[in-house]
Amino acid sequence: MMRGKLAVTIKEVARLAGCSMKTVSRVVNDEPHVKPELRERVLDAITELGYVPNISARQLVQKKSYVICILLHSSGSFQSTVISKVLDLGYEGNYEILVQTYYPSFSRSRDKIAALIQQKRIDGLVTTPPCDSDPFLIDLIKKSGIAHVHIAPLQPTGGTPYVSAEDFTGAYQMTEHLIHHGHRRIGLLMGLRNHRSSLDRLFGYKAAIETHSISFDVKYLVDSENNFPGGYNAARMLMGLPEPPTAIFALSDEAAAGALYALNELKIDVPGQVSLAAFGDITHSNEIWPGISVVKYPLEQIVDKSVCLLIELVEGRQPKERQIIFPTRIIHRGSILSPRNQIPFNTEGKT
Amino acid sequence: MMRGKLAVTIKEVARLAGCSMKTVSRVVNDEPHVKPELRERVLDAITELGYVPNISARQLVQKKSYVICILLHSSGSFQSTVISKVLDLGYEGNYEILVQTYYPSFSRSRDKIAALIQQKRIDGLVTTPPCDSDPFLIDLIKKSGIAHVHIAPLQPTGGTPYVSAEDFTGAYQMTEHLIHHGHRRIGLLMGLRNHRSSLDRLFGYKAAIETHSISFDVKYLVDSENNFPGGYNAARMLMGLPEPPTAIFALSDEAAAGALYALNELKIDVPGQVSLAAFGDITHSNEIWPGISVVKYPLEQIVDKSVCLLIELVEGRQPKERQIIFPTRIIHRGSILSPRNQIPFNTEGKT
DNA sequence: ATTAAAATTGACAACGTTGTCAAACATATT
DNA sequence: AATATGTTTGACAACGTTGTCAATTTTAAT
Repeated sequence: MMRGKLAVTIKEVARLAGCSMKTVSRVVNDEPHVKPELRERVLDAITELGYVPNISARQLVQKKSYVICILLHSSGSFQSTVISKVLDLGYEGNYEILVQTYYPSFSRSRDKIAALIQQKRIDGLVTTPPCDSDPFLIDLIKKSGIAHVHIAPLQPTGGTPYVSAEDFTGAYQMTEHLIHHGHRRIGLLMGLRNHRSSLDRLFGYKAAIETHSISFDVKYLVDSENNFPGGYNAARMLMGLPEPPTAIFALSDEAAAGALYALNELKIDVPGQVSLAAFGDITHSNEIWPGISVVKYPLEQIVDKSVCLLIELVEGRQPKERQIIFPTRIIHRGSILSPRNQIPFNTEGKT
Repeated sequence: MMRGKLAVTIKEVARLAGCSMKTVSRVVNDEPHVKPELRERVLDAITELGYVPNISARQLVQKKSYVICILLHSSGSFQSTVISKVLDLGYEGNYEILVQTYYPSFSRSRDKIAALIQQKRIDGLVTTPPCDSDPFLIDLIKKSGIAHVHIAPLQPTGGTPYVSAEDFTGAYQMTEHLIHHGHRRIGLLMGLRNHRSSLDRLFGYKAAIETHSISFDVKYLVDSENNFPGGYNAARMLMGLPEPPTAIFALSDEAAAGALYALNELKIDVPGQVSLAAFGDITHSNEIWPGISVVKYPLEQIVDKSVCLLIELVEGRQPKERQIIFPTRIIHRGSILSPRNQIPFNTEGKT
């Protein structure tokens, strides 16, 4: 097309600076072995001509794409957080970050990733749950020998580097916190069971319950989805029990938002009548419901670290740590009260 | 590194099939002028060797990256929708889609985009508001001659293709709809004024008001941000007026969600005491608040169309239409009632 | 002053593909 | 049968960069 202006190449810079192409290449790539004086002259020629290196040519000879990929499943608050963090990271370094959805066991999805890898369009990839639950994908990645980092993997990774957080401990501590306030009936809004994190959080809850000699009652465990309607329905269900819980612990903050909405609708005050706690990733949540005490899930740090780790691997360096687990911490915002102070409520007339 | 397996090249395929590299190239690219018999033989050789073309080499000779870029500003429901649509589109065609944030007037942001363009890492880009409000960027794109499509541009684009929606008409119709129900005091939760869409929606509202001889009252126009807290605050403000509106029209559904939350908190029933309408993009909203009547903003179609349009431009075809404006339509969900049926409320004791 | 070592520079090939153009072959037309 | 037309094929040169390795210059060591 009429792209008129033909690109300036390294050859023309070399001619203007009166040196070889290789020397220009050395200057561009900050390699040693160029005398300061000549380097200066080359730099001048570069600015004068407005030279910009052609990445395709570099890719061809170096067999590198300078693109890394992050695989996500569908959309949601988890994914949004990952994406916005990843987009911020896009400013750093020389790598472009390609965001790609991956639906386990969906053939077009598989073909797409296979093509990305085999065509050498990406140098490495980060997988997020539940993408890593697809053995086909894992196998494909392993066979290709491409750099790979897991985020919160479902299964043991067999030596592949991963980044995760202390889900068990976080859930344990929050549950214990509720127990210390005197709660005995604690409803748990459980996420999908094909996430390692969900399972670990459940185990943490159970462990805390049992440590404090409270018998585990399945009635208070609701398998909801990690989203608003999931939490909404689950909370209504829990509050409709003959002996409703005095506290609800939602394993995602979207579910917590749904639960809060349901409680509002039922005219049940938080924390006056029921305490509410959440396990959360989103940062803006405090704008929405200022009061929810939460186990902070360090998702942004996880994404950041996993991308850094991946780039280290891509560049052939030996990362110091290959398995990184970030701590979680509880943020107190006052949605938890002792049940003895809570005002009782009745739910007749509502389902 | 130990990437062992050296890639299969077109040369080896040619040798196995007993033909020239060029013929293999023709087969791979579905070009004509290859006899069926030979084509078959080449195809067999390709599968036998597991040949996959090297994109870098193709990029180099064709001076094309097969990557297109979409620029977004920050995050939010608009951006989430765009991203998830774009990720779905990633399955189609031969192009990879690079999502990039762009903060107008932020120098690192500018450098990044300039590098992407000059290094020929992208073949074209789609801009979303308010990215296109940065004259530097527009100038950069124009000078580079790279393919470009606007989404909902703030300014006239001077011939550059764009895709948008009938914001004016949508707002006009919804406002008229409210007026036909008998509303005279209609609160408007206005978005940021550096979006073309926000302005057009405001104009549509005003036009409808004036057409029906209602005098425009600035009291009922609240400059809120297009998000949950913005809508929350704005709604509380409106309902605190001496003569509160009988209907609220939120120009984004996040603001509408915030407004609804505020109304719930104030124990004001929707639509019993106040009608609520929204201008919206998100599709899942009906799960959250089944009842909000909404002007559907066809964002997914817009994104889809703009990417298709961009690819047409990149490939040098002449698109039939270069300015595309999608219609909006009203979805009735029952959050609107005539004010004469509305139960009055009082707000003392609350701010 | 001489030699050894190190730093600097450049010529040239390679990377894997596609574009160009001419050669070889097949078919249709006179 | 001879010519014109069209279809199929391949040789070879790009594309713009970096890696290799040898040539040259400079510096250090004797």
